[in-house]
Amino acid sequence: MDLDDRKAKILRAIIQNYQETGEPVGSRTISKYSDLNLSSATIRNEMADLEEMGLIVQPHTSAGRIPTDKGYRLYVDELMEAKDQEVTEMKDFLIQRVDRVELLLKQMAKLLAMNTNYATMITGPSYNNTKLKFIQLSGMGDHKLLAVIVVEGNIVKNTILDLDRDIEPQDLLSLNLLLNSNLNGLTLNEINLGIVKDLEEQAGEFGGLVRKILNAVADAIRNDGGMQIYTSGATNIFKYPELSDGQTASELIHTLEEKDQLRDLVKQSLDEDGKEGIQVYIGEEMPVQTMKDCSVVTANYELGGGIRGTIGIIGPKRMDYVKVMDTLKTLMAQLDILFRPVVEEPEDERGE
Amino acid sequence: MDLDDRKAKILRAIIQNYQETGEPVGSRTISKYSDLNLSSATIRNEMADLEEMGLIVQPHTSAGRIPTDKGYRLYVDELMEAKDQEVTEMKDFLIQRVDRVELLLKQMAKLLAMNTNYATMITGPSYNNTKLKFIQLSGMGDHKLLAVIVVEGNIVKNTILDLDRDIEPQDLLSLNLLLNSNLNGLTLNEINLGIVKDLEEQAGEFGGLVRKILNAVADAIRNDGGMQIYTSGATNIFKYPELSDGQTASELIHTLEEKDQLRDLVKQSLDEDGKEGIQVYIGEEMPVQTMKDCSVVTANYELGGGIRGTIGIIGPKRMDYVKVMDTLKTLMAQLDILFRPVVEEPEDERGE
DNA sequence: TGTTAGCACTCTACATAAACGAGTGCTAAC
DNA sequence: GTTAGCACTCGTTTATGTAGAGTGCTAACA
Repeated sequence: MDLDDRKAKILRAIIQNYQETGEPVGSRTISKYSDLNLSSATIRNEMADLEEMGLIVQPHTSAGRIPTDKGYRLYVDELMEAKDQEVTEMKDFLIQRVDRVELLLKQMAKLLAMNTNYATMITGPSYNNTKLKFIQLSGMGDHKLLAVIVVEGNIVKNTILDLDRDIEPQDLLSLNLLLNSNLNGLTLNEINLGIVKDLEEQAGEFGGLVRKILNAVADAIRNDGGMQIYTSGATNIFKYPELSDGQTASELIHTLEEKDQLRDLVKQSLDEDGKEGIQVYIGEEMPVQTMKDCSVVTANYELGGGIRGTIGIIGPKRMDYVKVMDTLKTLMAQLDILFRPVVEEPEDERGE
Repeated sequence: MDLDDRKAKILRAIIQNYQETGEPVGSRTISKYSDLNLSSATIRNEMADLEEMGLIVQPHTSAGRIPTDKGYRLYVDELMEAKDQEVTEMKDFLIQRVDRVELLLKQMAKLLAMNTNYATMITGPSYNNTKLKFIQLSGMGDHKLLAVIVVEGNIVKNTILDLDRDIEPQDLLSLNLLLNSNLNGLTLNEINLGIVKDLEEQAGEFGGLVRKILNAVADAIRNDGGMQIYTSGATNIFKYPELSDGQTASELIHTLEEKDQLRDLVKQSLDEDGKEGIQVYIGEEMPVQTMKDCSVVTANYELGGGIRGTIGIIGPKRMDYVKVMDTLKTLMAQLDILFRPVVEEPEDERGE
């Protein structure tokens, strides 16, 4: 059996209605509120077909129908139609260029959560493709060495190394010179084994130290070894009864709080990269078990200068995919406009 | 009517029993499980008195009694008895001295949440009383200046300043020297107007710049102007039915997520400073409306070198105050041991 | 005078049953 | 192919009854 135009319309009507009410939708409702001008009986026949095709189900015999994961999938892939809507003005927020990437991200997450009424997450940027601007080593006494690393976009990171002994100021000076003249302008990815080895040799007696420093630098830039994730609007899930019962809500919020599993999700999303950079996971498609009653829409953002990350919106399976995807697209576009003509003056971040 | 010994024992029994079960406790229960050897009828008479005194209430006519806020207050202030208990071993966690304060704090919050089964919060430290170790200025080109600030305890902060023009390397060098020779060893609080003015004069043509730098430094150290708060274990509240219904849970988690109101709470807690540095807020005593079904126990921690903050445990009003307060005390003591013998450079070694 | 046994009473929680209604599938007629 | 009609299903609501926990009060007891 194939999905003719009428069936598609009915499926779309069911999904949209269910989106608004959260209640199973019956044949009479569709008959009355759609522009198909068909009696409920006809709708019923079609619905039986749709059910046979696995696109909708009845929660129980005498109830209306709700979409299945497969139904949502079809809708997202082929049936969605852009509906006019007030493009939410985030510009005001973003325009006041926050000077810290971290803060900007948190604000974006919060803003999106308020705008959409869903939960949101956003990863801290990865700097793997960002160019090194300079490294500055300073002795701290006490056998400790402070390394401050500045990358493109004026992001500042720092790390402290424990050494066997203190280093003489003039040695420090030449080390600084050595590192900067060799690494300046390279991205983290480009600092490979070959270069490290090369530097080690040039450094002579400080070879081991150079290696140690570079490792620490790599660690620091890789954002403390683990991907940072910020979440916001977790409590929005209480707006959707199907997610509000103790068990589900607790698990869900725990997942959002712990963030470990979100990390897996983000990794997968980075691998797949859907159309227009937007990715949709529906229910059981989700790699995260505790979120199988949810859908997640993810997008990859770019702040210019190789600073990239992922942003995600988490809601019930009946989330308003059109609105969410539009909002994300708008946001991405605005980020692009704001950060594309990088006049080399944007964010800085202070390490801790 | 006054609270004689027997009434006190009964009240204590009621509170402890309610703590464990979460159910209103009846006269028969007390009669059987307490060491008073009284019949339920006698207990009933006493309970009627306790109710008249406003220490306990019946949720409804044919139910047992539960403590009121006033009852809890009396218990916390006078009736609590230390019960032997496994002092939870956090040492293992803490011993692996994380070198980033932020991470340490997050870990502590998480650990406490796991140990107590309540939600926790912890403020980032304030560095107002921490001594400056050194400041390092570096030109970044493009009219930008990077200031890296290191304070006692090897906390590193940094900030970027926008200037009218770039500064010559030798000027930078003398500025660095000027700042460090004058500010080294001072706390943020000690860097007052007088010193700033003094430095400004010494700096000659760079006077304005010095002022700008010092302001930025102060901002950076003050932790971005706002108190950082980390929370953990928010989902623990679902373990307590009285907090688990949609409305309450949602509000509570929202409060924990947003943190604004927690900030007020912390401020108040810093002002009051209860006995042994521990503060207890019960129900309606709470300055935060959304937490009026909860109790919060706060303590002020110190990591040595003037690094201070507040830690708090949020649970139902029937929380195990004894355990919570013990745990906090233990933690504080362990922090003390771990951070007290901070071996500073000799010159800094004047006890505070 | 303090304690206790006994009892009537209250109120919640739970179970059962009946009534309701939304929605269906099927059939027959258009 | 569409639709009206109808019997049927099943969850939701409402009413009713019952069991049990716990109380307050009274009267008897030590």
